[in-house]
Amino acid sequence: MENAFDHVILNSFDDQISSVDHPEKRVVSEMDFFAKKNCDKDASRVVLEIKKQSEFQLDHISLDTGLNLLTTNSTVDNNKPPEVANPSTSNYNEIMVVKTEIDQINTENERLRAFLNQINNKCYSLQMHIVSLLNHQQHNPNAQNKMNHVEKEEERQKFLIPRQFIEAGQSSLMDDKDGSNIKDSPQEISMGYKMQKISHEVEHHVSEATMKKARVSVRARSEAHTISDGCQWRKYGQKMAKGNPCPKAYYRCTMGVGCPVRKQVQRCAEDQSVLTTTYEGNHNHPLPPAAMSMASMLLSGSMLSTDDGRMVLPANYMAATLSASAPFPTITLDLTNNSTTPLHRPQPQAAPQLILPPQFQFEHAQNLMQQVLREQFNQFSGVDNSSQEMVDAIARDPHFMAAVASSIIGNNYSNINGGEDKRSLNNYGN
DNA sequence: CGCTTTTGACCCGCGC
DNA sequence: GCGCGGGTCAAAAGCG
Repeated sequence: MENAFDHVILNSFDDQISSVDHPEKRVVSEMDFFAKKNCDKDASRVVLEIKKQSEFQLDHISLDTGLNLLTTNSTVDNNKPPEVANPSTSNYNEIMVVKTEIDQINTENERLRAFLNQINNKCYSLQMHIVSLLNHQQHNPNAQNKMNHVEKEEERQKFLIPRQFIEAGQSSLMDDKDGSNIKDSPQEISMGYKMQKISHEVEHHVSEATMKKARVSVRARSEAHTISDGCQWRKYGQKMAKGNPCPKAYYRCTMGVGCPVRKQVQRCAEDQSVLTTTYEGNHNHPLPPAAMSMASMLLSGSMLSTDDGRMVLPANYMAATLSASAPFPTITLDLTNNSTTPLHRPQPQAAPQLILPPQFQFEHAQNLMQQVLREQFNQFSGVDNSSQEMVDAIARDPHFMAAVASSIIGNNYSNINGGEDKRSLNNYGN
């Protein structure tokens, strides 16, 4: 598996090296998410470039040095630093510095992997804890009746959100096709297998219908018909919805044979520049890098691209509203920067919804995530300050949050280089 | 020719 | 039971 950390770090290396060699050529202002790079190739290319440049510089240096040594009349000032006397030495030093940095970051990368593995284990414990709590609730209905409706919903959400985090962590570590992300010991592999097995068991304990029907709704300003999310979709229907002059379009994912994911796209009746896209279901195939990037951007509040190639700026404002209304709990991400436009409320006729307070915005989702990670550590083991900092760093990482988003958008996002353009073999995939 | 889009028909759940 | 509305199907048309 190529994890998000690798992707970031490798691209950063590429940028660093390019800017070292050609500082005028490339200004690194943002991550190029949609560039179709193969990360493994990138890594190899970076290493090869360094190697090539180092060898070239070394040859060059040794040649010069030889000439200097043989020149008896040479007036080389031995007190001068070599990099002043020879500019190529300066380049060589820079390359060596970059190389050292790469080594350091690689080490750090390995450490993070190991730490993620630890978190994975903690998640397993948490899952078991959730299962036991759920069982406890089932066997103690009286205790549950004491809670009012809102409290019940809040309680349910407490389970729902961590579970999505758990799933993200689980799959990002375990859906590793080639096992390249973690150098698993046999014990770790065994543990991973057990966790995967138990994860499936948990699926049966947690309300199946609720999870399958979980939806993610994204509101963004766009003049295009649909926002480009990296997946391939086939339109299978269009209907005029009541109370909205704009038709609602229905799309089905065509990236995998029989992929159950569907999306609905509709313009907002109040503000037709706002496009509401609602995703439902889990992908049964690896997501392409662009879809991963989309997931990342959704949670990092970055840009969205429309299908006409333009970019939409959702501004820095981003509100996440979590509706727990049965039977379709929906997370609505509002990227419109328009507080006057009412959020789209799915299933308006459904039971009273749990609308989280306005302060439940993206950063609070991150805080929640940090809290979940901390609680795991505090509950199941001691945690020192350095680990605590690392927990915070991970929870703040937009790419880790991308993994969380992918747990909503798709199950298997581990193969970041996957997602070959497979056209559906039949028209309807049913 | 194969895939996508269009669009009317059909299905199904819900409220009355 | 009936009507309504949301969602899906599938034949036909469109498109590259």
